[in-house]
Amino acid sequence: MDTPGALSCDDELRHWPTDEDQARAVQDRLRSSARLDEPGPEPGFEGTVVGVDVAYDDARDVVAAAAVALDARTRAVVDEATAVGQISFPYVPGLLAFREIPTVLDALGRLARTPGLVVCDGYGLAHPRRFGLASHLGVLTGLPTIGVAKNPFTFRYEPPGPDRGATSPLLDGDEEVGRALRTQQGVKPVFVSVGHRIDLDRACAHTLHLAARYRLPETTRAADALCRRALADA
DNA sequence: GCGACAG
DNA sequence: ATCTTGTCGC
Repeated sequence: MDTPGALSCDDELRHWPTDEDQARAVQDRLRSSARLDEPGPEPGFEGTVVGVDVAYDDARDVVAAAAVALDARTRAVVDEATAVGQISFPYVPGLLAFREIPTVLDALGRLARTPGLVVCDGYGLAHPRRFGLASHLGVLTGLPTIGVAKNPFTFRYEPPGPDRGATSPLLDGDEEVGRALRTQQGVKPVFVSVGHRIDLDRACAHTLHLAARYRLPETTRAADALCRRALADA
C-alpha cells in the first residue's frame, strides 16, 4: 500500500551515507519533507512525550540509545526502551543525525505505543542546512519532533530575561531559526528549534512544561540517564 | 589557511 | 559526547 509523497524509513536506512558529502546530499534532499505548517500537539495533550538520547563508547565502538515516554500532562514515566548498536558515523558538526538516528530508531520502535511528540538533544531547523537531528528524525518517523540543545551552536542570541519562560530569538544572520528559552530562573537558557509537524511557540511551551524543576526537560534527563545505564550494561 | 562547531 | 574530585548550597 503506497502512500504518495511518503518516504520509506527502511529505504533511507538501507542507503545510509558513509561519507560527509553523501550525508549533506541526504539533508538537502530530505529538507523539503519537514512539515513546518502544522501547529502540533498542544501542551498537556492526551498521549506521550518521548525523550531520546544516545551515549557512546568510542573505544568499544558501541552506541546506546534510550527512548523514555512520559505522560504529556503529568510527566510521569510510562514506558522506556533502549537499543545498542555500532557507531556508524563520526561526529561532524552539522551531521550529528547520521551518528545518532539508526540506534534511536531502534529504541523508538521498542516502545509500546506511538509517541505524540519526540524531544531530541540538539537541533531541528537551527542547522547550517536547516535540517538538524530533530528534523531528520521527524521526517523518517512522521512524528512531531522538537530539538532542545544545551549550546547555541554557531548561532547568535541575546540573553533572554531573567524569569522562567523568557525567550529571545536564536538567529542565523537575520533569520530566526529557534529560540533561547529560560527554563529556570538564574540558569543558562536552552535552545529550542522545531523539527517536524510543530510550530516554535508550541515547541517552547512543551519544553517549558517539561522543565518544571530543572534546566533541562524531564524527557532529556530521563533519556540521558537511561542510555548511560544501557551503555554501561552493554 | 585558521578557528569554531548540536552530541 | 567523554575524561573526572571535591565542593558549595538548598
